[in-house]
Amino acid sequence: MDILEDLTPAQTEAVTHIDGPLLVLAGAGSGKTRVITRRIAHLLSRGIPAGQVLAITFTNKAAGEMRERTEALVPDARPPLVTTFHSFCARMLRQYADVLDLDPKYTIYDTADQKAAIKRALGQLALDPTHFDPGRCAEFISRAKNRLQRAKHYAASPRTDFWAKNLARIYEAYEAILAESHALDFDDLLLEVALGMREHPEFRAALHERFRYILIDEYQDTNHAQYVIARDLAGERRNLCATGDPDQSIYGWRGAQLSNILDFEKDFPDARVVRLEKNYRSTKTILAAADGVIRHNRDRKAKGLFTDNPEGDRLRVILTDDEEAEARTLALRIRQLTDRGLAHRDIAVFVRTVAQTRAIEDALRHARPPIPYEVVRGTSFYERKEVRDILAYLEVIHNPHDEVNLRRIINTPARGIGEKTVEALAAWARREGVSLFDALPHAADIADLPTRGRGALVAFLQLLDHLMQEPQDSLQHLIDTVITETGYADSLQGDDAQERQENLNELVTLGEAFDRDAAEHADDPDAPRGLEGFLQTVCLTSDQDGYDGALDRVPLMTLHAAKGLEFPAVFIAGCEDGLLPHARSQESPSDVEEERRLFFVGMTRARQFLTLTYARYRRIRGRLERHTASRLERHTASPFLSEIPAETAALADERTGTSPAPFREGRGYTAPGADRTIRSETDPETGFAVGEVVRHPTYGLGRILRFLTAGGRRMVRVRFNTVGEKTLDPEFARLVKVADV
DNA sequence: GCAGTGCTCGTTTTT
DNA sequence: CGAGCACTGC
Repeated sequence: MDILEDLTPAQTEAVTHIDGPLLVLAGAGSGKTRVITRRIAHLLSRGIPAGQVLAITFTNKAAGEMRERTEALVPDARPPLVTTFHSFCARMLRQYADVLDLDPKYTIYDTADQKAAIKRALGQLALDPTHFDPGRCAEFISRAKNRLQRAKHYAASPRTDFWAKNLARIYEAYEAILAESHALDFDDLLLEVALGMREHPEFRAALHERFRYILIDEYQDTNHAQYVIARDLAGERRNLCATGDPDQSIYGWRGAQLSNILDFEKDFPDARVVRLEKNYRSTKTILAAADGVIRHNRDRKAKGLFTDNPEGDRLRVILTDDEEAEARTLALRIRQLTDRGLAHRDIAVFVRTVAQTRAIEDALRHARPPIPYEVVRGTSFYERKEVRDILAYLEVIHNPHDEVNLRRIINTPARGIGEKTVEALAAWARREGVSLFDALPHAADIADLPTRGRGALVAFLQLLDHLMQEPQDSLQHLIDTVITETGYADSLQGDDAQERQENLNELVTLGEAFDRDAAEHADDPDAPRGLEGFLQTVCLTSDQDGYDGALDRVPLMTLHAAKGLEFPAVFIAGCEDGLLPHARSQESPSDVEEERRLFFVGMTRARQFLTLTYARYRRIRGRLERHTASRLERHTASPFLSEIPAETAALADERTGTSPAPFREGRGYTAPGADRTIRSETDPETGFAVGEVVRHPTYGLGRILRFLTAGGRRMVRVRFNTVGEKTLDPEFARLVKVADV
């Protein structure tokens, strides 16, 4: 097939661009993936060796899809490397481990491992984990790593407040644990590549030699580390093609920097910029409604989205009494659509928070006949305890220095090695300067070890030795052996034993599939294989096969999970103030803008039908609450609803069957261009205002959330960067206002 | 060392 | 309201 067939002039321009920086601003539904895959095909057709092309995406799913589509376009050519940022880095770190002074057998720590390591760091520093929430510490460390600040680095810059100082210590202790464990966390994968390129010219040169054409998808969601990698990988050749849409940046809370895409032209002044503004997905009405909303954002690049698609129906905006009524309405409306011939898989329901799914699930189940549905991205398979336990064994077999996983399995299943025993062993290991694993053979020599524990340790070591002798070429065999020989299978009991056993069987099946895959790609040196390949694949996969629409069920998912998908009919539930935008985002205008983008992403997933629902009352934390912002007494609607152009939507009050009062124009949360603090009335008793930044001598910086009166005293609720929320009496707590930072 | 029972805490989560 | 987790008693 001709690579340039059926392309618009803009698409052709992007596809045929070869050398130099290129920015593709691709509006929702504008055929972005098509452009990227065609461009790769075009590069190859121009004689550029596939090995010189590197395409980076954010999810495995996107990478897989892109790989497939590319291969279909150029069936004979060797496919280029199409992968995620993290997989790419993990691979480079292994391949160039010697240059970078890393153990190529390093273990990748995910967020749960990270938390465990931080808990241990806190223990070593004798800091109270209730005071220093491990999750929050992890967030901080992650932020620092995204900024490419190593622990030393971070500790070196002067810190004034108590929390920042301690965080620096925690970060250092955490890093030490990772180093001893020969482990890298997700952020390290990026940081080590980014800094490795700076610190090791040899590494940089090797990468430049290898990768000469770089494509980065979803560029609006890159964080600083990823930005540096992209930029430095392109190097002096500057063959960097970034694609993305600033209006779909929804991961700012995870460190993504919208500025990376907005400033691309500053970084590369000679960049070619191509705008894909023709939408192939939605009706004119849906597009107009979505555009009406997103144009209220200030931090963006204006776009002129258009479509040749038909006008289509107006959006339906439905007000119900409470979340149960809302859910019943959803069920009813879904049924109406299926009666009109739509398949269940064609109809999606989006929510802002996972907690919202419960009521909806109930209603779909209780509909007569029930409506088949599927919650996309429920608890991931890999987060199940039993699965993690077995994987921990595999990690230790692969890298016995890995202390977090070793501690996880040392007494799982229970074999009489309690905390006392482990701590005595760890203390000895520390004194001798060896790893916990290397201390195991000395169990017999350690005096202060409980006698009972001593024998158990010897047996445990024998077990590990035995497992390490097992052949590692068949994962099916290895996983199966671990499950049985450790006694794990036998230890399962209770009402969930069967379910757990099934999950373990599933894990064996996964191993089998992996073996098959490896055999199929036996001739590809880059294909993952063996225990190492398996572990890496598993670590960097959260929900590989998450949602593929294979089953005819209504997908139910968060707005975040909806990105990149499209459906003939879309419902967005819970369009209420406080939920969308979420209450927690309402302190800062830029967070509200991100919420608006989230809403925009949801709206633009719809091809033909878009329905938005909201409720007067909603059970929140078990309490029935009315979502009222005092400024909007008339109803609880999301301010974003009032941004939808009136002519594109039909409003209905489900209870009365009448149309509720139309949303007042201009009463949204942020008027176009407005950059004001929301709800900034000063509290007369305390002199503080919601949203103000304050400093506390112990807790550091925080933001005023609200005021309350307790025990006759006027208190302030403050959210601190480090410790989370606290209620304080400003009379006693020495809170100082600081300039907004 | 382990199983039960209170207690807390509750946005989103590509890797 | 309900999940997850720390703490307590056996």
